[in-house]
Amino acid sequence: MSQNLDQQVIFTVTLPDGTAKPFPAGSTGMDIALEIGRRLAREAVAIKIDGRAVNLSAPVTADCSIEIITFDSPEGKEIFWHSASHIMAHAIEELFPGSKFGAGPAIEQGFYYDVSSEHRFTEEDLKAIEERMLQIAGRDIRIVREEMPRVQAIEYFRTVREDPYKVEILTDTLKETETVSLYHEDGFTDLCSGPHLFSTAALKAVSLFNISASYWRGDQSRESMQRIYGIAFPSEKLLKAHLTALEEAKKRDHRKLGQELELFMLSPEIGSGLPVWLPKGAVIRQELESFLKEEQRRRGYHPVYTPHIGNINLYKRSGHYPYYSDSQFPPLTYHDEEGKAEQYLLKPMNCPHHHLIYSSKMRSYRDLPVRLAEFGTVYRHEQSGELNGLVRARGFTQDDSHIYCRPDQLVDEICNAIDLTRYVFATLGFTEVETRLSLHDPLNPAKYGGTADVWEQAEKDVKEAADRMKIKYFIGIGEASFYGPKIDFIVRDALGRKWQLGTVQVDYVMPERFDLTYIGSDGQKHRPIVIHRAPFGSMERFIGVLIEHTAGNFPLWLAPVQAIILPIAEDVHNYAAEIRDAMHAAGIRVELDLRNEKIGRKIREAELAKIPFMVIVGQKEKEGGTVSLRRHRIGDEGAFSIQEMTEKLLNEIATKGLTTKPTTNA
RNA sequence: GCUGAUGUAGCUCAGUCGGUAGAGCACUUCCUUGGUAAGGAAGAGGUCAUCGGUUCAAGUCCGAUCAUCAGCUCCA
Repeated sequence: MSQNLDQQVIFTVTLPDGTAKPFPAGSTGMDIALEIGRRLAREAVAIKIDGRAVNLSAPVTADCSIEIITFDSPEGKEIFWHSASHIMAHAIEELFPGSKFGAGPAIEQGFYYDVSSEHRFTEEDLKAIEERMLQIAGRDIRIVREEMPRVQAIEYFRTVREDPYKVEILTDTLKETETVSLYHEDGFTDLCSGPHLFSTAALKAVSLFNISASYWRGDQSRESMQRIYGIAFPSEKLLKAHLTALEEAKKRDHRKLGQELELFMLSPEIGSGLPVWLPKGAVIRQELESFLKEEQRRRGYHPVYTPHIGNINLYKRSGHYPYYSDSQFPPLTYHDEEGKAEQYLLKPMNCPHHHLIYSSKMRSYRDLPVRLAEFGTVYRHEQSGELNGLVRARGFTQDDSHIYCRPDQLVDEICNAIDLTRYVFATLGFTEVETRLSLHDPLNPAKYGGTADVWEQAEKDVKEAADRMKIKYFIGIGEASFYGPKIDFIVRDALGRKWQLGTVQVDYVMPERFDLTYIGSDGQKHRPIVIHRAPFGSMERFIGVLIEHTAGNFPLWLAPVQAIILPIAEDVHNYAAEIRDAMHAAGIRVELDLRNEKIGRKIREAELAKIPFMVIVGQKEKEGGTVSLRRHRIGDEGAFSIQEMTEKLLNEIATKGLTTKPTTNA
């Protein structure tokens, strides 16, 4: 314990459980952790003093409440991984002298560091870097914080470290900061606000798993750097667990399951990013569409259909054209006999078509809201590197709707759209949905249409609706659409990557551009407001994420094959066919396995195909007029009469497997 | 689009130093008629992504193109 014999000032340190302990002035986080327990000191990553995370080497300077941060907490992981990124840079510098370092933060699953080097890093290099990192950890180097005036730090990085990137950060990003902090670990020093680990020794296991390109400061016009990704743990065991979890996640990948379960396919002969639905996948999509169509009918939507192409002028009028020009398929140009050219665009969005439907006739204030809905297929030429199975495609179908309403109806209508979206998510079992309030970026006005007033109003409306619906949201600046703010519903895939699914958007801009009107009670023309909304977002992406969410074990109502009849031997084939006919007649998607195989094999294959119910019949069942029912992943459920079994399945289909109906305001 | 990796039978993958193509599963036929996660045998199946180059000789080496994967940038 650090002591100052001259003046034994004692501070009271309060622990998270409420106990207060005296510590002499100058005691560090490490001293306190050691006092509480050896094990805690060993696992400690940093210390929180009065809510602020600092280094374990920081001394206590007043009465305070503290909390020891360990790797178990999200904060602890962040600090741990951030330190690991420094150790990686340290290792790279030792192995590849002359490397310069850009940014090296902790991320959700590990860390990365952007490195500029003459050397092209390979996977073999990663192994060498991993080894060197563990070696540096073995050296048990104290990680020391040093504060210095910014000007001095600039000089330091210019002359001692010769790192232009850190100099740029210091002269640019940190120009308002007077004093900055440096972290030293032996020969290596980085500019960093910290906090960091007490010593490199805490790092016990590391895995570097990826190298990719990134631009310095994410700016395509700046130099390209090599970004090295890794993850590190305070024990080998934790790393193993992490790698196992990754393996498991890969098994859920919708592209893998989509192929194994014959749901969809992609073919270069059709075109990249253009998924094709196979019969089994089409069943899922159709069931979901029916489900939403039914719900929309109940909520006063009107279905419409619009063509897959439209005159280019339509999109110029809507204002979509310039904003989407990067991601459009080139226009189709048609020359008539006089050589006059007309240009058509593959529909990149449905909105303009719906707006024309709205304005096809006079609308009274009494008619509003008008809700036009369509499963509209759109085409966007996304960058090749962006394509990803069903979740990022070039042709996809939005469950689109445009709601035209009066200002006094707007917030109610947003709420209704939110409610529908939530209902859809709850029914499909998505409980962990993040909601983002996507607002415009005032610093980048070129990205948006409409006036400042209109944006202020629209963002106020969206917030009001979100608050009224008691949504827990986070704010995404710059995430708005060009025509308005939106509420986005985001779900993660098996690998933890985020995908935006449902969306509700407010739009004051399109009504102006399309001169949309309704006649108010005063007999005058008024401007309606448009809500764009899509609960699924796109059928492709939604089903892609659903495949990963369920690992291909779809609820009965969505299962492409709901039951398979497995006769034990040929003498019951007729009986099995009778059951198949009865189930067919009841509307159950059933198959019959008449192959000359043993029952064990038939069951195995049905299990692998993730078919929810196996209906097993042999002599015993034929005599009793029963079936033996086996449930996927669960096992034998016993004997049922044919009627009982059919009703059991029909009931589960009707309730969508939910014991309680999701709540809704509608 | 950028950086890197990958592309061999329907699927999953071997293929050494450059010497002319291999397994398992699936498929077809035959045997087997069985009780809750793989019965047996035989057969068929390939322009080694495509195009070009080096070489006596290319699945293997080189280049380009296409596609896929990871990440970056961008979006439902």
